[in-house]
Amino acid sequence: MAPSQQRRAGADRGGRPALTSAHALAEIAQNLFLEKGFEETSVDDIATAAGVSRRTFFRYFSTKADVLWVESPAEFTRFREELAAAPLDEPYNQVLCRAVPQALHHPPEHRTWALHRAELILNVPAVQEKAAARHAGWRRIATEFVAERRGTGVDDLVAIAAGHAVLSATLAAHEYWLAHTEQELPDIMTRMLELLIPRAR
Amino acid sequence: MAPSQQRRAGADRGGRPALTSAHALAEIAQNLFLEKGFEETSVDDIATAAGVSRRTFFRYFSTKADVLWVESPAEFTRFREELAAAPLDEPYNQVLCRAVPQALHHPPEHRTWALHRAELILNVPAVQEKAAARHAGWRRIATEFVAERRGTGVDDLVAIAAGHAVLSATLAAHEYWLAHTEQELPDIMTRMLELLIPRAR
DNA sequence: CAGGTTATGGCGCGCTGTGCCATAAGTCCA
DNA sequence: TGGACTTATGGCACAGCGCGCCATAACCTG
Repeated sequence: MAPSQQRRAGADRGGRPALTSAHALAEIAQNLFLEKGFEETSVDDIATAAGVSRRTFFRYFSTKADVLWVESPAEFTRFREELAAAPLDEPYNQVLCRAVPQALHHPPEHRTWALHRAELILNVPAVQEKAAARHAGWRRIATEFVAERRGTGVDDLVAIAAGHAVLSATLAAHEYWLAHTEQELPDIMTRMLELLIPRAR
Repeated sequence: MAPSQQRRAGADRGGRPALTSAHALAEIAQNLFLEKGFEETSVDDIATAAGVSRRTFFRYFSTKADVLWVESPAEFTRFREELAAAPLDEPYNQVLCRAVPQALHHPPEHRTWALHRAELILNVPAVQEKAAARHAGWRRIATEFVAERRGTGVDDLVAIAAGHAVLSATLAAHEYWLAHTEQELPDIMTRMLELLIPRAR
């Protein structure tokens, strides 16, 4: 089983201590990606650099590219929380415009790191492919939120549209950001969301 | 080199005739996907069923999943043509709402086939991943069109937003379609585009 | 028949991701 | 101190993908 998962679940009642962690592996891997490129870096390279075996790497991440999304679970949780905490009389599109940048907020010292990550995700085809799973996650949360607000199922046309709009806004924001790095991502994100999310009605 | 490419380029001045074609391979492959599932079908299975070698398959398609997008080049061409032919005084968002369904139009006898394809693309993760390349194509065409109409570069915020809006509308339309197969895709597509593409201003 | 052209087949290779099982390194309890 | 239990790791084998390389088959033209 995945070592990190076990840690959280069971109340740490012993067992062999882990030699590494998901975040440690992710940091090492991303540095290698910057040096040699994503496809030129093999899982063996990462594992060796981290001092563990290839097999162990795949216990922390089920895919080489997954190291780029270590923060996703936390972001998803924040997103859900923001949506759940929003007042019921606030229009859902406004809630989304607020919640997304808040969920994606990172401390300023992670800025260059986030830029590199965005560059990989937007420009390297092999990485772009692996983003599909996270994209589905973002869509799903937004769609479910809008469906609940509108009292419909997740097969509602507006709810589906909203889910796709949220996702496309975050992607568009990152794309614009890479071409205008002097601006700040949260600002861009807000503008994109207001442009792309259809108004509640 | 890819056999089909050669056919179009050089004015057929001899050489060994091809044993198969991209469309023939695609049809055989998709039938196998329906029978056994995408991941349960190996490229060897497809090649064997088509009477060619595995190596030959990869000369027609660079990826197993690519057989699902044989029609993409034609759709892209139609999309570009529709956009180029639009009157200059017609608002760009209106042009897009018209051009996308026209580009994606298929004869009615392809309906069930298109449904199966959509199901694979939306529900099978491995297929979803490979869709990234086509997605980039759709976005690029739309973004370039809007940038030209607005007299900006492709780094313009509105142009980028439009590209992502077009793509998300087509994806949302297919998702909704799978849940409401009694409706017609072009109608859904138009509704989604009108909902998701920001108005020109 | 020679020479050019195009498609195919086969072989090998590196890499990804997975299942299986043995083993190391801790904790807890008798 | 020694056992039982728990958890992480390492190694190995394997199927599959996608690619590079080269030999060969099949068709054309002179």
